[in-house]
Amino acid sequence: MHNNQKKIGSELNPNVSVDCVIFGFDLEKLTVLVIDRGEISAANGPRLALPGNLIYDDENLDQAANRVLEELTGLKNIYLEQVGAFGDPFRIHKESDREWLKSIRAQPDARVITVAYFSLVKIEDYLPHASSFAKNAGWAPVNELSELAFDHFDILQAAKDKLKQKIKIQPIGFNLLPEKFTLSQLHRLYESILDKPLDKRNFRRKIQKLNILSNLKEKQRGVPHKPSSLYEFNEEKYQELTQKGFDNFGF
Amino acid sequence: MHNNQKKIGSELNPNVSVDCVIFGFDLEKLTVLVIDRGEISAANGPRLALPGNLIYDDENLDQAANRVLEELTGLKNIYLEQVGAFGDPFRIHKESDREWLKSIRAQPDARVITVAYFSLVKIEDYLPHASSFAKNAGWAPVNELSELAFDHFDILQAAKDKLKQKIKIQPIGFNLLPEKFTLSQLHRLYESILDKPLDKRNFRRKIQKLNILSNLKEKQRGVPHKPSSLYEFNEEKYQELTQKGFDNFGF
DNA sequence: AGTCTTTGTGTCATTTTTACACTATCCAAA
DNA sequence: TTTGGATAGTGTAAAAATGACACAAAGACT
Repeated sequence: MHNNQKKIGSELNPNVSVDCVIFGFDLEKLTVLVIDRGEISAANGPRLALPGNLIYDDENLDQAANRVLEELTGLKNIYLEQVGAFGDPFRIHKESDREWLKSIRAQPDARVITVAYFSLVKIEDYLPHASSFAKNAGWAPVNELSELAFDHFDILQAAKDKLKQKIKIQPIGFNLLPEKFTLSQLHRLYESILDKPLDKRNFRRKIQKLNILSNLKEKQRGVPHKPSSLYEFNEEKYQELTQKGFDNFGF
Repeated sequence: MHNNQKKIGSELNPNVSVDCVIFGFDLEKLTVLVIDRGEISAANGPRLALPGNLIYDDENLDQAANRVLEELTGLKNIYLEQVGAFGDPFRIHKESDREWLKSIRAQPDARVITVAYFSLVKIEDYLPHASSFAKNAGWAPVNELSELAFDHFDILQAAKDKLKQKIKIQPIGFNLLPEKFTLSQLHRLYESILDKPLDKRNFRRKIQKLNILSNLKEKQRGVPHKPSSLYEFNEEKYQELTQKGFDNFGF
């Protein structure tokens, strides 16, 4: 599953990196996968950073982002979208960053442009403590982060904005939920991403009217309250909808 | 006005360029500023390309985009927004591109990442034939272009999409119009960008209800039909509106 | 049996959207 | 000076979407 092969014949480009904002949803709130850089630069900068790496000269940007994502999580074929390019000259020249930079094989004096991506992961598919990858990576609630290394906090903010905007237009939220989910979970997901409360009844009405969910003949089990029915996202129905020119969820 | 100084002590970064999609509006349709690369690669690739250049190591991406825009048009303080980063490995390795690449000082074998921007220019502010800059640049109707050099057609498409999306959220269209404009001109502008017809009466009602236009006590002169009244965009009123949480024009 | 927790549902008032056609005003040409 | 051509400017009615709001039902647990 995890590809650790060295790339024979290809070289790292010292000037271009990709950083990934990997979102998850723990059924309560939005989370993001961050890496603990350890004590190396604890004195001068935040320990937590977004996963990222330089790109190889023989891969395109999307490939590089997928590679970074796979190297960290072992996951392939994940929803991934570009946020944009970031980079001030000399932004990484601080002495305290040198060790960290070496660890990702960057040249401390090089000027680096970062292309940021965000991706949406079913949190159940990547449980860091149960994984062999990156022992120093973990899910952090998006709203509890107040700083990140380098310009990663700006990148996180941009990724949140892009996600917020995108979910008003395309039903990408399902990538954050289990295959089978309840309307309440979907409701909480939208509230988390849009960062505002949504009326329960109005939300359910709006979603159901779109007719892009399959109501499974199946209910939650073992919950200490009335069990909810489970739904699945129906790609075919959504395709029908878009072919009618639909491009706005009205949130 | 035009800054032709060489940048002393700074160097071009051979791996990162910016390309600008400079939109204009001729009161009929959306246009874009393209450069004719001449006969150099006429046999193998389209002559027309977007303006762009490599970045210097001591400027950030936004600065580079502003520089490219100013070098071409002489204009400063123009609306400018990043579209995203583009770049496949070896995308520019075709033999036929070498001369052109030399002319923008790129190394033909280098792998180049391009960061694309779009900007909105009042067409009256840049009339190529009346300008001392770039004799080989000119406005082309966006919908009449069917190909561009390199991956510039993809970039143009992405820029159009971004503009379309953005104008649904922010009143940036005014950057394409003269200070004083008519509602019909604004109407045609929105139709051009959204690429669909909008009912005249409904459009006018919607715009007027927003209350972000000042109705000047002034009318068109010399037109061979009933003269229209002129309007101005009112930044203060728009600020009030946004502070009420407004973030959607409903197109 | 009773308590706790979350699910699931309907209505009404208001606002927004859509579709649609005719008169007014100016210029120019006869 | 009359006429024709062109665009500006305006209202209404039906349909759809939105927003606000409260209580009974189902299961787990004690």
